Amino acid sequence: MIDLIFPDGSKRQFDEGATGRDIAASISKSLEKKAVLVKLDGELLDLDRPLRRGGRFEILTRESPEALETIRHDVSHIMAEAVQELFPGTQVTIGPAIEDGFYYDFARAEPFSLEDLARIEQRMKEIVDRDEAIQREVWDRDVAIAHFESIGEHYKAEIIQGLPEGEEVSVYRQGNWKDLCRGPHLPSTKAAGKAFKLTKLAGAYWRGDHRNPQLQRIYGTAWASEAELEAYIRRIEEAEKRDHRRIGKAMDLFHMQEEAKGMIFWHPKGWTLYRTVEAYMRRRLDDDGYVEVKAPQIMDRELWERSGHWAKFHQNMFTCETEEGEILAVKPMNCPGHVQIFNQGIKSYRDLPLRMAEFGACHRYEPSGALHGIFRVRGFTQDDAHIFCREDQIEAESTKFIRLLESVYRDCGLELHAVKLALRPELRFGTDEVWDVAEQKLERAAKAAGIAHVELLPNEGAFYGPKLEFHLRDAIGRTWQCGTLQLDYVLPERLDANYIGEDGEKHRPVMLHRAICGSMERFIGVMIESYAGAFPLWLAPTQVVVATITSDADDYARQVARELKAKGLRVELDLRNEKVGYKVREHSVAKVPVIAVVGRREAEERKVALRRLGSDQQQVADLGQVAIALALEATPPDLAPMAREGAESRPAVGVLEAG
RNA sequence: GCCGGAUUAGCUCAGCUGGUAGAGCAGCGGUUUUGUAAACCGAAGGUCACGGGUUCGAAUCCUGUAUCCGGCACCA
Repeated sequence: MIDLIFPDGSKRQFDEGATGRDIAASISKSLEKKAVLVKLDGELLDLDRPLRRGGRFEILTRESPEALETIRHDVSHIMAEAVQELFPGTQVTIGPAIEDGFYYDFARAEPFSLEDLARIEQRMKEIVDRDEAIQREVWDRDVAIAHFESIGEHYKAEIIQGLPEGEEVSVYRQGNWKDLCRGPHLPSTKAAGKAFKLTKLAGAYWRGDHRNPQLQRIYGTAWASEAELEAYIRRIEEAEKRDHRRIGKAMDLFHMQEEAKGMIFWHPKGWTLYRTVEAYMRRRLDDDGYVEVKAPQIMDRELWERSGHWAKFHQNMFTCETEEGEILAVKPMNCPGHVQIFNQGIKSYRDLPLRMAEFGACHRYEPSGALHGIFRVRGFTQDDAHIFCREDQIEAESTKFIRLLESVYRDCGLELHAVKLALRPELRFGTDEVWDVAEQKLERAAKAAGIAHVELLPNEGAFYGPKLEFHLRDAIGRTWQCGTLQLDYVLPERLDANYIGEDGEKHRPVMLHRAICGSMERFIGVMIESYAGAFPLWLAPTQVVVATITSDADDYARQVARELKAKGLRVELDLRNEKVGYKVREHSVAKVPVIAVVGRREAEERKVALRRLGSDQQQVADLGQVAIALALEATPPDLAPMAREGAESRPAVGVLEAG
């Protein structure tokens, strides 16, 4: 007998080997009908899987959130069945559920076309209608390998060979089709439903390794209901409108062109945004005890050989050669330059921690396929800094940095999506003992700073040390590493950095490489998508447009603009001979946060009619008050508390509410 | 770099199976002085990404290249 504890706390006994279906049936007929999966001690199992042990037990229906991942996994199998029916000779490999959907990788000489996707989708719906029972079987490993080899499924055979000894080889059968799979699955293809859609066709390397053959990956999305599928499609369509490339063009922020692939031409408005963010970052660094430097853009190859970057990255570096035959490299990163500055003169332990920052313009010859809008470019600027410190200062510095990073993201309206710890790669400098310590220290620092979850990424660290990665998301949910904190014992050694300790002896400092934005370009791109171009006042390239109704108000409008500019606001004047409705529309489309409309009435009363982006209300107020209130509102968040204190000493001004 | 797709006016996009390119918006010239998300009229605007080929004839078919987009790989 086994003891099952139900969600309501009740406990019942069943025969060992009873299935979820049996148990559901013992409760009610309707539950038996609706049940599709069970959960035992947190593990999802097939409805018809005989239970061998007791525990916390739950019967799941199709509608329960936990079933969704299984629905997606089922749909990926249904797709594989459809593909093999339609395209005999295609080999299956793996097909997991992923966020919002699933994919399956196929090996087939002929490429699939977009037209094929429609046919596959059609066939999938037929398979759902066939209501094929999905049944789990456990096979002998050698029999399974021989079987899959015999039917030409070499990838599957390879997967089974790679399964750990002692792991059951389970094969799921649906109709005449079967696939090696760990499961679980719903009881039949009908249970998967038809709320799915094939979305993308892509190449993907077998086992994620570019030295392996490339497979064809078909992506799809799947949901529990048509309504959810529709909602998802609409959500993606809306999200695509926030794409920074689209907004960048529409708002005239920047452009890119063939003659400078992967590099950005910042237009006046985009550059204003850039400078606003840079100025903010500079103040934050200054407040946090950093000093700012500027190192050369181009340095001798020899320096990069010493640092170790040449050996690993020279193919990704831009180089140039002088008449005399020197080979120079355009800097792909800032650390060697900073170590040169550190090495000038003699440093004392009293100088540490030394936090050396640079808005460092870097160039990397990134693979063509890696380029992506302004997120991944070949010319970019890091908000880089290197903290030279003693070993016992690492944790405090790390925690301090993480706090700063979180505060910056908060000010910029961004949500930190994930923190990952990239561990030692295969090709690396430094001993295992040093790596053990470094990895532990970073993980502890993240914990100490209150990061609840740190995802471990084996093999993904830098060659000189492990790194904490701080990821943000773009409009459609892709994640991008922005912040980073890297602990480095190696470069100080290779570039011979040292300081004089309390004992009068030379010591090696430790280096923390760190960035908050990562690349200013990427960070600004993420901000564009996060705000969909509708920036808060402090960030908006144009903060206020003063628009006239008739030319009678031109003089007064100029005066309004002058007065707002005098308060430090970025103001544009629109005196065109157009209807005010036209002007309002145009500036609204351009995402200008505040439109100050002036007509004859306002001119006579020395007032302005403010209209906020996204609101159809107007607010008429005295020019003087408006100027003070808008200036206060436009104060960057790091200066806002000071600005507010300053304002309190002035005559009270009504805070203007955002519409 | 690899796999797939796209590339037509400044922008967003039509252009069926080959017959010689079209709209809206923007811009330009006029008219209009206007009260909160598009006033009206007019003229103009194109080596259909670039190169080669098939054809009497190519935006359309084939082929090469470039860039971009979606993935994969890469990311100091």
